[in-house]
Amino acid sequence: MDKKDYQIIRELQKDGRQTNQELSERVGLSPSPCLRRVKNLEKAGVIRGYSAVVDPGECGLPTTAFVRITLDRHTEEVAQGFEEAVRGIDEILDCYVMSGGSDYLLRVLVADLKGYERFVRTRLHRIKGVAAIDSGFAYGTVKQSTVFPLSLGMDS
Amino acid sequence: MDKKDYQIIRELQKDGRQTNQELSERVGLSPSPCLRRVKNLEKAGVIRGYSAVVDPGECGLPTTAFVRITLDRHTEEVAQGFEEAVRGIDEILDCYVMSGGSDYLLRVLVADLKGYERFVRTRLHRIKGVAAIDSGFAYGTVKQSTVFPLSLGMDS
DNA sequence: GTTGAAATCCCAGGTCC
DNA sequence: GGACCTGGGATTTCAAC
Repeated sequence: MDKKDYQIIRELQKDGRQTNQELSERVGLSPSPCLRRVKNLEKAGVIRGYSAVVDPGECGLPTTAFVRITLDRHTEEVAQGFEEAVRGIDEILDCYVMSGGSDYLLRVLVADLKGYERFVRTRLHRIKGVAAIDSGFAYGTVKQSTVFPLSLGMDS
Repeated sequence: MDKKDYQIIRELQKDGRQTNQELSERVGLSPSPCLRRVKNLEKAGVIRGYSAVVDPGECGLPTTAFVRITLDRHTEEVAQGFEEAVRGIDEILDCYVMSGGSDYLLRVLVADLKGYERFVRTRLHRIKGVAAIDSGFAYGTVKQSTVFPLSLGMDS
């Protein structure tokens, strides 16, 4: 992982569909070694995949909810059951294990408040061990970046 | 935006680099109309772009912080200044306008707690109008999905 | 006007230097 | 890391419904 790798990552985060030729020019390599680096980054799991960046509102899902979850007991059994359930719920885009007050933070995408209510009733409340749910809604988005703050100043 | 469009979006969220040929087979179209639909979705802004999905930890940024921001005054001037500043700070990946207790929610990516402290000191505190900062740290990730919960059961 | 098909151009991926 | 080569996909054009 030297400076060139970070440059490649940055460029592919900005445009994951650019051709290897374009990419190689931008990072100052010839196509072959550039492609080799990309493949290595993919195999190493640094690049996990590629995805289309889609506007949720245009797809009928304009409402983002952030949900803080507290479990009633902190046993392995409860935690694993919760996490397994979370992975199976499509409305939950992200789930983080948090420090501090609550145990988990969920990012949930729904059509509207009614959809969120339905999500809570038919999904969250059916999970065993959920003690508290604290919801916050996003009215809008100021920024949504796919590019990491990688320090490109130094190499190695 | 019919059922086929949603299928295309779903497939391109799962793999944004698949060939138009693969995509057309998966959604049950021939390549030409499939490509036209993709281009239309791009022009309409439904598909905003394509990005590599990268593991933050592998890039030396294993720490995700969620920061709740409250502004001291709720004037247009303060809000616009804050939002403009946010857009220029690379460590802030996402910024949502929130309802309820706090005004904004930031998703911040840093190397460690020291990096976060530096971020707060040299970035957040230099923004005018920030009254309160409430930070929460993510220890780990249970789920991180790029696929929206699109209802593919109906068309139109 | 929208869909399927063919031809050309250009890129990806492998191999060797 | 760079250069060549080949198979395959993207893109444009054209025909058909």
